[in-house]
Amino acid sequence: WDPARRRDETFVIDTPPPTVSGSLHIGHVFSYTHADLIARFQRMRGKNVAFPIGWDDNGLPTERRVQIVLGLRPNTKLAYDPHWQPRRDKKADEPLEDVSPQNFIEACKLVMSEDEAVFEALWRRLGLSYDWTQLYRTIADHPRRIAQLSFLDLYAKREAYSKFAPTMWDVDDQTAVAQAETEDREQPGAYHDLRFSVLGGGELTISTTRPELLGACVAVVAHPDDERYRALFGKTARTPLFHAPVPIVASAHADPEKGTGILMVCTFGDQADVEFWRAQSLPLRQLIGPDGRMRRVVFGEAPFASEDAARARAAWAELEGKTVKQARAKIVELLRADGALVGEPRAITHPVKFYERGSRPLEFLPTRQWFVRILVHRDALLEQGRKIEWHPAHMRARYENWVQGLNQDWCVSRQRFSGVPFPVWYRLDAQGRPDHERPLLARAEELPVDPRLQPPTGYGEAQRGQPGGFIGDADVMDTWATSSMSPQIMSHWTLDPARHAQLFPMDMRPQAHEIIRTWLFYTVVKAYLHEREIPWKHAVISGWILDPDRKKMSKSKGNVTTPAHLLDQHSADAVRYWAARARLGVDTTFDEQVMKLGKRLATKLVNAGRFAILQLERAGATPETHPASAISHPLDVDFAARLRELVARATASFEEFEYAAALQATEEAFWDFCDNYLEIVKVRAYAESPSPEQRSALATLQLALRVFLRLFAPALPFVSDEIWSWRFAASAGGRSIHSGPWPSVEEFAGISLERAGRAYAAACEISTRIRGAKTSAKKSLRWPVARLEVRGAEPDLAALRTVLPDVLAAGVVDTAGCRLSAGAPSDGAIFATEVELATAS
RNA sequence: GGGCGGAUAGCUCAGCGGUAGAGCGGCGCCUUUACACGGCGCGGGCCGGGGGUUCGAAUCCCUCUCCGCCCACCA
Repeated sequence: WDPARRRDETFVIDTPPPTVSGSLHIGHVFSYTHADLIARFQRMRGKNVAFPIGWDDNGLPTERRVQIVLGLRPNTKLAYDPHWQPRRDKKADEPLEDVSPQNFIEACKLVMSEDEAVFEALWRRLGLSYDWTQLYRTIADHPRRIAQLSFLDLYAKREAYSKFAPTMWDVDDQTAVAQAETEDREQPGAYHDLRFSVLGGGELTISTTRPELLGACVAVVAHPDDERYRALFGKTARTPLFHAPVPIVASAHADPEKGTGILMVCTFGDQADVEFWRAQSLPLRQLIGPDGRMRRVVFGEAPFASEDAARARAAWAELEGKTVKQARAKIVELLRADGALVGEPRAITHPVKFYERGSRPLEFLPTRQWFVRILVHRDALLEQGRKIEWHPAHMRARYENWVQGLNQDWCVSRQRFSGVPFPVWYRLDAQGRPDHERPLLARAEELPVDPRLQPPTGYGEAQRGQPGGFIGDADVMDTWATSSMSPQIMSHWTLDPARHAQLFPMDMRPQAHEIIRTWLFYTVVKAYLHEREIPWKHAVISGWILDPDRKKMSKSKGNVTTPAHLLDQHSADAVRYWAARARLGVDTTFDEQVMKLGKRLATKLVNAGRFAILQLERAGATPETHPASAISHPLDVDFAARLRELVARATASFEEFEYAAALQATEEAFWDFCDNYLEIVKVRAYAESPSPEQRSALATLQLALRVFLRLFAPALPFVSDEIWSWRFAASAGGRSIHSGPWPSVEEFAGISLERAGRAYAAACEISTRIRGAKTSAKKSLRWPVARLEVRGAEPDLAALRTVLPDVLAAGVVDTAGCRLSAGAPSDGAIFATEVELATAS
C-alpha cells in the first residue's frame, strides 16, 4: 500500500484479525483465501491495495489458552513477581499455578507471540498477500490506544454509560457477557407445580422450571384476560417455604397456554423477569452469587420479606452455598415434604441461554457494567446496513434480523484480566466509596493507559484504594470493542487524519457469516457512533466448510481438518483452488478431491506452459516480434476471439466478487486450449521455416499463455508466477505476474476479430470425430487415417477448408484421402463424417 | 413461532426463460515427441412433489415436503 496514491486508485480491505487461541482450521483458509483472490485481482488491475493483517490476541480466549498451555490462573491477591518464568514441563493433571494478574498477562503475551509466528508462517505459505509491514496485534499499544480513544469518544458523546443493573453473567468465568455472545441450547428440565396460598383464602398453582428461585419470587403474574385468575389480581399470594407475600399482577407477557398459565417472577430467571421487575419497581432478592452458588441471605430482613422468618431461614439453611443444580434438587425435597409440590416434576426439554463458550447456564446478576447505546440507534443501524452492498445480497437479512431482535445495549465490560482496560478511575470519598457517576478519564494523549497500574493525573499511586484517593476501573473491554475498530486501527483514526481519509471508509470487509452479529455489527455500530459513517462499501461473506455429514466444522465439535498436511500433500495452489471454486456465501462440503483437481490443473499449466514457451524460444518469439497483430490465421483469430470474451467475462465476474465464476470460465477455456487448440495448431507452430502462418500460431500461443497465466494468478499465484518468470517477467521489466497488468480486451486490439467465425468450431468438431474413430477402433491417436469424408453445409465447409491443413496434420490424415462434400447432415450435427483408418501405422 | 438459504447424474457442484452440463467415481480404450501427476471415448438425469404464467420453465410465481442456518422472554 502506497499512502501517496490517490484514494480513488486505492482498494482497502478490512481483514478479520483471527483469534490467536489455538490453531487455524481449513474454514479459515477458505474464507481468507476468498479475500486474497479479490486483493490479487485488484492489485493486478493497478489498484493501490491496502491489505493489512492483525492478530486478535486479547480477551478470554487468550486467557483460556494460556491456562491450558502453561497451567496458570490469575490471582488478584498475589503481587507481581518480576523474576517469575512460566514452566513448560507441567503434567496434564498438575493443579493450576496461581500467579499475579500482571505475570499472567505477560504469560499471555508470550504464548500469543508463539502462536502468531505459526499463524504467520501458514498465511505466508498459503500465499495470502498481506502487507506485513502493517501487521498489528490487538494487545499492542496502538490498537489499545484506538480502543481507548473509541471509549473516550463514546463517553463524551454519551453513547457509553455505566450502570448497576441485572446483566447476563457467566458463573464459571465470572464475567458479564453481551447478548451477541450468548446462544440457546436445548436442555433437559422439568416443570414443577408449586402451590401458593392466597391471602384472604384460596390458593394457586404456578408452574416453574426453576424452583430454586422460589426465594427470589417478587410477584405472581397471569394474563389479564385469563378467567381462571381474574379474581386474584390485586390480591397477595404467599410463597411456600419462605412465606413471602407477593402481589398477584396481570401482565400480557403471561401465556395462558403455558404451564398453569400463572407464573412467578423472580430476580432473575430470565430477561422477561428483568423487564417486569424494572417496570413494576419490585424489590431485588438476589439469591445467586457471582460464583453460581446460593448466597448467604437473611429471610425476614429486607428485602427478603417473610411472614414466617424462622421457617424461611430453616429452608434457606438447606440451600445456602449450593450450586444452582444442587439447590434445585434440594428444594424439590423440601417442597415435597412441605406439601407444596403438586404432583411430580414433569420432564421437558427447553432452550436455555448459555455464554457461547460457557458450560453452565447464564444467570442475571445485578452488577455495575459499561454499556454502549445501540437500542436507541436501531433504525439508524438498519439504515447503515442498507448502505452497505452485501455479497451475496441475502446476507443483509441476517444483519437486519439481528438488529431487529436486539433487546439490550452492548455490555462492553468484562471482569477479566487480559484485554484493553477502560481508561477510567473513580474518586473515593471519605468512607472509601467510589463515585461512579463522575469518573476520572484519561486524556487522549496519555493513551494507552492501564488504570490498574497507573494513577490518574493529579494523584499518586499511594492514594490507590485510600479514602479520598482513587481506584482504577478493574475491568477490561469486550474483545469486540477492540476488533470492531479494525478499520480505524488501520487508518490511525484521530491520530493521523490524512491517513484516515485515505483508508476510511474501506472498500471491502471479508468475513464468515456467523460473526455478522458480532464483528460486522459492532464495526457498523462504531463507525456510526464515531463518525456517522459506514465502515466499508462491500461486505463479502464466505460460507462455511461442512464435514461430510454436512455439519459445520468447528473446534468444539472435534471435526476440524487442519490445513498444514493439506498444503503438504496438495500444494498451496491446490488448496487455494479448492477455496476459489466455492461461491461466496455458500456452505461447502469439504472435499479433498477438489484439491487433487487443483493440483492437476497446476501440473497442466506447467506442461502446457513449458510446451508453448519451448515453441516461442525456438523461434525467438517475444511480445515485440510476435504481437497480437500477427494473429491472422482463421483458427487463431477464432481462438483469440474466444480469449477476448473470456477476459471480459472473468473481469466482470471479479468486479462483482464472483471469483468462482471467473475461475470456472478460465479453467474451461484453458482445458479447451490444451485439448483442442494446442493439438490442432501444433504442427503449424512446429514448422521449421518461418511463415505468416507460423508467426500467427506463435503469436496466439504467446497471447493465450500470457492471458491464461494472469487470469489464473489470483487463484494459483505460485505456479502462475513461476511459469511467468520463465519467459515473460523479463519483458515486463522483471516484475512478478502479480504486479499486473490484469489482461484487458485492449490487448486484442490489433487482431481482425471481425473475421472470427466458425473455423475453430469446425476444426474441433472434425478432430473429435477423428479421435473418436481411433478410440473405438482401439488404435492410438497417432494412427494414420487413410480416408476422411466430410459432408456439411457450404458455410461450414468453407470454414473447415481454412483450417483443414492443421486438422489433417493433427489427425495424421492422408491429404489425398480427404473429401468434402455439400449436404446438411440429417442428425443436426455440423458435419457428417466417415473415417477410415489406415491398415498399418 | 419468525426469517434466510438449499434440494440438478452414484458423489461434489455449475447453469437460473430457449434442444440437460462439468469434475470425480464407473466402464472401455490409447505408452502419443507438452503432460501416464497424462490422453481419447462410452454410459448415466420425469433438474424434490404438485399447481400456475409462457409459444417455450431446471430457470419466473404459488404451494407442499425434506435438509441446513440465523433469530425469538426460555415461566
